[in-house]
Amino acid sequence: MTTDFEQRFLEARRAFVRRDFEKLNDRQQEAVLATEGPLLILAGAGSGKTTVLIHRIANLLKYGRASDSDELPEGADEAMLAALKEGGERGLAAARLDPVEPWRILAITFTNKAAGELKERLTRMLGEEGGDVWACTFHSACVRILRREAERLGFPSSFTIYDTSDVKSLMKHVVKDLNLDEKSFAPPMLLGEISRAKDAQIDAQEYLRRARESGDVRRIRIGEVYVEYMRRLFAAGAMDFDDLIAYTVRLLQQDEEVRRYWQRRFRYVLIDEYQDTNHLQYLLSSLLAGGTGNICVVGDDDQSIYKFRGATIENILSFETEYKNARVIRLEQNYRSTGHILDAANSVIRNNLGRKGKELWTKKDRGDPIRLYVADNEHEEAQYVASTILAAYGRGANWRDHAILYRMNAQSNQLEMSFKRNGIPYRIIGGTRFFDRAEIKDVLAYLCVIAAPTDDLRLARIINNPPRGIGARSVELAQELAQREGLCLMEVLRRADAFPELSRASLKMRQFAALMDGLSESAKELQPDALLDELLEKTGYLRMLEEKNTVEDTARAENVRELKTGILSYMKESGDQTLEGYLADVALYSDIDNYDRDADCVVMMTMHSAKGLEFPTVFIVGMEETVFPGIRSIGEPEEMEEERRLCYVAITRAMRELYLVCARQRMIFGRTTANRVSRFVDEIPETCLEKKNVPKGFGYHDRREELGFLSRPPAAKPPAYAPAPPKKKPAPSVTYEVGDQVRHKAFGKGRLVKMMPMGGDFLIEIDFEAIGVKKLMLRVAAMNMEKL
DNA sequence: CGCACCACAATTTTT
DNA sequence: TTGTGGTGCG
Repeated sequence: MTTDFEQRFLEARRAFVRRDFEKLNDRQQEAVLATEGPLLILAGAGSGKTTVLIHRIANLLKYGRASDSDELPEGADEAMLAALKEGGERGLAAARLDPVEPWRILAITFTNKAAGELKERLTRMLGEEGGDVWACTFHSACVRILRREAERLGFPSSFTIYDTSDVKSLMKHVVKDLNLDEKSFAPPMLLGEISRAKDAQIDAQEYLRRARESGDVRRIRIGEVYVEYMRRLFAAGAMDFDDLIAYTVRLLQQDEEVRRYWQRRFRYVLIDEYQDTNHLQYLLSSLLAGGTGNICVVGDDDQSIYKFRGATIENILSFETEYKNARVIRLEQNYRSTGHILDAANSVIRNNLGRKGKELWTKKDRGDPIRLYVADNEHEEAQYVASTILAAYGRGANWRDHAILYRMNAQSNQLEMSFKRNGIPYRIIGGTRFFDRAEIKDVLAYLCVIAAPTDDLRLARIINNPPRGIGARSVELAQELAQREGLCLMEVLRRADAFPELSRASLKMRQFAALMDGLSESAKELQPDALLDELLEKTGYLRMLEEKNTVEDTARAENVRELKTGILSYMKESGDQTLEGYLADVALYSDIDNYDRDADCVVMMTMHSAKGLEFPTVFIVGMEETVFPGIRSIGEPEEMEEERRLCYVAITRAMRELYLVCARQRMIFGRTTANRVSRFVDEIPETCLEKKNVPKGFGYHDRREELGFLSRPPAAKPPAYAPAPPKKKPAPSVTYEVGDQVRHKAFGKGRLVKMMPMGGDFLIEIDFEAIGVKKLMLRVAAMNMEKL
């Protein structure tokens, strides 16, 4: 029974803590103050989710469980209560209840970038203490745990991590060595199957056992591949991305001691983007939080767009059944977008069935209507976007305030060309990632082999790169010998003359082994960055790039130099000067981090990559059936819901202006097609839309298919409009020559200083008063400027 | 062994 | 249309 004093004390304490978080809205405060037990925060787009996460951690560090506990501190008396009411230092001392050591808080995000930002904001807000919070990704958390525990699994604590392409090439070898046909046992399919098995916690032996039981020959073969794949990873002391989590989960489940250690270690576990977790990650979270049961997950079921890579929305939908005493808090006030944009987002997502149900609202005005533009084709679509941005820039907007979102990376091409012609600075996010580039993989492979000469997979990658006369046949032979003798590949190379089979290549092999051994020696003396220089020099890798002297190779050499910058900044930031440390880190790194917010550029990316970002003006291009929603999702209700969530994500990136753009016809993969406007456009209320250049009757009016009314494919459906007649680009009606004074819509006044014929058009250079010389294509420039 | 040519396929992406 | 991977020839 609580006494009157207790009541007053608790009330005063809550008020005291709450004072620190006054700037937050009521829901947000609630989420910050509910520290104990399982908590699900359903955070709509733009609802200040990260802010809540940060403040929640701040609350834990400063006040412990004071805001959410009925427990009084030892020796609580009227004097303490008075101090609480008074505030100040003594009040703080009276309020805090078990403040948490920072390293007892585990905050998990999905990307390194998000983890980095979280860390940065924590340090900024809380000083050094904030930096000691474990803010990391699922994978890096597992690596940290496994570095300590790997030996229990028979792995060296210095295990290496194989990334997607390592794993792909390993799988190719396995398929080949098991004499399977690569067509019917395609490596990507096998890897997918293994990944799913790992997610379901079925290990290789178990998989094979079940396959044999079923008698399904194909499944037995796959089981054998799985076993062999795992055997080779283990032999190489390597784990793939799934293994990092699967092994950690297994250890926590099966090893009492390990489990007890880590469950004691973490008092509070927070998981961001919970809608993107898979089953294994769910298990990991609940195991780690299993000590105290203090698990807080933040997510938005409407923003779940990664089902294709194993995320299961179930984790969020069934949180309340998994955790019986769970509290649920909805954050629905949006601080990002105007009313029209939110109306559109709400109306679109409302068409989905499998959701918790949320409605975003804002105190902001309705703002500008959403603009719908129908272009003739993809060129005109790109030109419309470019002209609109030029006009905005002319009115004083920044380039960086504009983002263009598309469904597939392939769509960026036309936009890119159009931007080049118009002289608009742009940046493309995504596409081939830095660490996926061949030259970067090569150089990293060298570093891996220098650090761990037993790494056969990477050794095979570089053994004849640059070409040094050790052909594929010889490598294969050496690999067979290694397998037979139970040696690693490098050992065979070192002793190449002991194997007469290698006759012809043996000298080259010994030379190469000596080269690598020499570099391994240097690695003991040199810092990683200096080692990189030595490696590039001694292996002739840089020379190879320089000699070719093509545009691509110059870019490659540039990338290699960029890698050195990366190594230096790793050494500086982590304080770690070891090669091994860098390599371990780099395996988990991607280059989304390279998104430089300072550069003033228009940003182009897929809708997927845009998640978590916001821009004053957003263009969503390719708003057509078969493009968005993509052809593969049409007729598949589940897939369609995912596309719709993607649409919701895309719309809610916009703060003030949103443009939806589509083309009456478009060339995709070399074929011209005419598509109806996206059904998602139809789901937006007319009152939010301002239509431009939209022909009468142009629209998607047929939802029967999606609703499951069509069991048979419909008879050839007529396009909703006739294809536009091909128009020739208008030649500029005004003629220009060097020396002309012009006024450009975006760049202002300038003088034409150079004209060069190029592909039926002219590349012109204009010296603008405001920004100096700029290169443009005449035809497009002519549309945006006048002669003075 | 290295290079050139042809067939083929082709969302979305992080770790 | 573009890029990649496999095959065949010099």
